[in-house]
Amino acid sequence: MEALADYFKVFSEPNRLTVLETLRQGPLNVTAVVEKTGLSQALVSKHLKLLTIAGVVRRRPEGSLVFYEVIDKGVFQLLGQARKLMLASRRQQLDALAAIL
Amino acid sequence: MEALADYFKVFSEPNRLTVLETLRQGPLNVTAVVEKTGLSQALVSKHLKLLTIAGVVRRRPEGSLVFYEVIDKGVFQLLGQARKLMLASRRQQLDALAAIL
DNA sequence: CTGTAGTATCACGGTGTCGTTATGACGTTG
DNA sequence: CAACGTCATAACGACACCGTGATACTACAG
Repeated sequence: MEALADYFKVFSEPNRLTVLETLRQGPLNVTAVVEKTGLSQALVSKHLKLLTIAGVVRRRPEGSLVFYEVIDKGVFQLLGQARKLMLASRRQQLDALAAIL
Repeated sequence: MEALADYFKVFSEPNRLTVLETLRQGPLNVTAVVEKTGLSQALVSKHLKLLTIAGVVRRRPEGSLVFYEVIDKGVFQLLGQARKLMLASRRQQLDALAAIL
């Protein structure tokens, strides 16, 4: 239970999700992620480290560059399912509100 | 992206997950959840409020009691998938470690 | 060896959230 | 109405995390 919560926490930060989305189409080095996201280099580095520790992403140094890539693309399925549930919840909420009014 | 992160944040707290699990088998009133979880009443109330706002759970007053129930049991599927991915990540990590040693 | 680009880390201030301890609000019962 | 059980909220301290700016580290080029 504890560990599961920690796993969810990995995806509970907007900038971290942005970084992750960036890696959806393939490996990128840090600078590339920085440019694609507009986030600061230090911040991107931090989030990538977290994603690595969480086992979501793999770190692969290549020369003086460091590439990161998503290990199991199933995570995007998780994101998709969460998004779906979230939208359903919203509809629910509106329906409940409508039932009152 | 912002909103999705917030949605994940709902499940990123151990005690909140515990409360949610409690409601897996059906509606319960607050006191029942308190007894099942061993958490303080105030804390349970807080978490239930959050889950309600998130649209995960529905609040239904009945006499002097207040019952809560999971709206869309699909959330448990989300939890399951997350748990699965998490375990896979761990295996990955161990494999990577083994490759080094 | 020196410089430089790419990446990681440190220290810090700011903010948010957790859990607790009251206390308040509401409905029921006698 | 008075007392009680149930639930919600306020106020507070503790702690964790985020983002930034500065600085270290590393590999390669010249």
